[in-house]
Amino acid sequence: MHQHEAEDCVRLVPIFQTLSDADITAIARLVRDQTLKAGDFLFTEGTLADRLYILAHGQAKVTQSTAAGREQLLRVLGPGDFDGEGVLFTKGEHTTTATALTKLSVCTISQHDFQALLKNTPALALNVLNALGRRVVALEAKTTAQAVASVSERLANYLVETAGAIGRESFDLPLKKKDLAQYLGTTPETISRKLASFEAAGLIRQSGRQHIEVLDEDGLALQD
Amino acid sequence: MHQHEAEDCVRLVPIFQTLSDADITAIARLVRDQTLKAGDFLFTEGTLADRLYILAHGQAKVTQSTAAGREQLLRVLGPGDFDGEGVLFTKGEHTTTATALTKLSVCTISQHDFQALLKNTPALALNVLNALGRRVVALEAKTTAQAVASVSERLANYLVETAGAIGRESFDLPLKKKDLAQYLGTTPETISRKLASFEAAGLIRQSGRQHIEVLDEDGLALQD
DNA sequence: CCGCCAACTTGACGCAGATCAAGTTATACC
DNA sequence: GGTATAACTTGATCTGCGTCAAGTTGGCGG
Repeated sequence: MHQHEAEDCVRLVPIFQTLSDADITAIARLVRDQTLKAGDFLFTEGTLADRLYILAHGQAKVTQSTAAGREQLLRVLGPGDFDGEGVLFTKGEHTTTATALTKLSVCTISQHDFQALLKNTPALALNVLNALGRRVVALEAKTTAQAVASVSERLANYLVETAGAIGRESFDLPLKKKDLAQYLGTTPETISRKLASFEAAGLIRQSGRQHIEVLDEDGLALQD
Repeated sequence: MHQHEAEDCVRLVPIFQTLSDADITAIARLVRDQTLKAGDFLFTEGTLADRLYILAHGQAKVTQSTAAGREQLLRVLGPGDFDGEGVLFTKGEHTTTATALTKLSVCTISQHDFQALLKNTPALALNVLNALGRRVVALEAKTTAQAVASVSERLANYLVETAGAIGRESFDLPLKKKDLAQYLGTTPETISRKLASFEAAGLIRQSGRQHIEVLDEDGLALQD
């Protein structure tokens, strides 16, 4: 059972996907897996980063906070996503905190084992390089958007992207408004107001707590 | 001469530094180098990313702009820094623009050659992984600061960090105020005002166009 | 060493969005 | 299925900082 979980984990993750069955089985043996409930921490800022975390099922958020105590949500992890690149440097601390948003299962590999894997499996190193490259590009885009776009723009853009990612114009927000606010670098109050004004403008329809229907994608795209 | 430039380049760069002399000489042969003057572009957003850029001498800025035309300065490249990770993915476009801030020399390697190098030199892949990991951590911090800290905080923090990096409390800003404003996600006017108020508060002293002396690092650290 | 011009400074003003406060749901749990 | 409570909404107010405009200054090219 545990072994199954571990293999699931390994097969699920893009960075391992192109590897041979033999490799995958070998990796699965190095993997430790655990289950967490919503609100639990996968890891916290300032603690020793000595394992790589791979999400098998569920969702988690990765946040960072300033001295002042305010928090920024950097990204949301879904099945197959991984984090903990502190592991790639020789010894370091987590600079972020990861919190379970739902009941979830994660697989972890120790720094030592992962480094050995990288050395012995050149294809894996290339896959990780790719994944990190994408992370850099995504983060650069996020930084730029944060700095130069208004909240309306960021929110509208988020809705369009999310609809696109899910593949339907009618969907449930994957995040509570409080988390969404942290993600977009604003407050829940402002999110509420902006969504209300989008609805008033006929761009979207809201129902229930989390349900959104995008009515006019083009209109959203040109929100100031 | 050119060969010398190329070897300089290769030896200068952290990602190549742990490699053998034989490797370095081999790599130097794959490298093309060129000289640019201030204001020239190394590469621009939207063009095909098919080379890796390594800065040998001088400085360059990496920026990204939105549809609205506003620009964000993401980072400043110094000697030994590299960019162009689009190269790591199979074919893609630059998502950023790099502009020379001074007269500078860069070395470049083609995507094809670099991918081959990565495959044949496992140690290199690990070095690149390390460098990218650091980039991710730095970007995450920048994103958080941008979203959560006031301009005063960001500017004060920048001054302290810069003084630290240079190793003296009295130094020249490495950036024009306009560029600094783009880097910190604000405007030159606001920079001017904040610096004036820091000076009035006895935290710093300004002289000439670019010269700053940090008088009270602790005071700066607790700017709201 | 002088004068020109980009880089910067200073002022006045407006507004997006944060904050504080007081309701109003929805949903999860008994 | 009712009810407790966290999640959200709506309103009123305040403020940091962007914008536009009009000087001022430093430093470099001649």
